[in-house]
Amino acid sequence: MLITTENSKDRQQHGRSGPIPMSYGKHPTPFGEALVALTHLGLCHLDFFDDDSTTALSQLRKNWPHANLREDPDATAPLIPAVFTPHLPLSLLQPMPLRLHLRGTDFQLKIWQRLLQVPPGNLISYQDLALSIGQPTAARAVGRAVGQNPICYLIPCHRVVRSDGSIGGYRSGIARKEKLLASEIPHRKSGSGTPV
DNA sequence: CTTTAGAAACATG
DNA sequence: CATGTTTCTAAAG
Repeated sequence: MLITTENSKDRQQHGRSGPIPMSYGKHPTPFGEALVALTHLGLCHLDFFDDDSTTALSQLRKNWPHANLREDPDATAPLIPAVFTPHLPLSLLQPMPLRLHLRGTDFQLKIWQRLLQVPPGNLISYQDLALSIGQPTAARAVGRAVGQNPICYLIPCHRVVRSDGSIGGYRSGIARKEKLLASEIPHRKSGSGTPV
């Protein structure tokens, strides 16, 4: 998967090259409605919402202050199957490979990309995530960065839990986090016996 | 309008 | 209560 990243330095370099064209749309997913946004460089935003999309929309504007937003569900619709059914034959889903366009600080980008390596059914703690990027004392900072994940589900922030085994937080509702995790249970390798 | 400094906020341990 | 990073606010330049 090709990922284009944009950190604060790039932002400076790029300077004011004018507003970035961006299409967005609201679409149903297996886990509720989602707001999805796309630039010419790829999928840049995916966020669940419940009844009202206004909060989700303002979050999108906040993440991309100088984007020129235009509602265009036809442009974003194909992304839904691409994201939520990644195991189906590619030919049915993707004329082009799924690309991501991520914007964040270096730290955030590091966390998000590390998160992409956590497979379905797998869990990792905020602490271990911190360890895995070589910053053993940054667990809380990690929590913060994880919470700002711009592409829900695809970047599986729902697979991050507390060290003590409790579920931890989730931006769009603990209930949704539980639902997401439950849907992945079949993927887990469970030994034949006595879990508990 | 841009920069700076300091405080406050956090999906933790 | 310490932790690291980001965001918010106020004040200058």
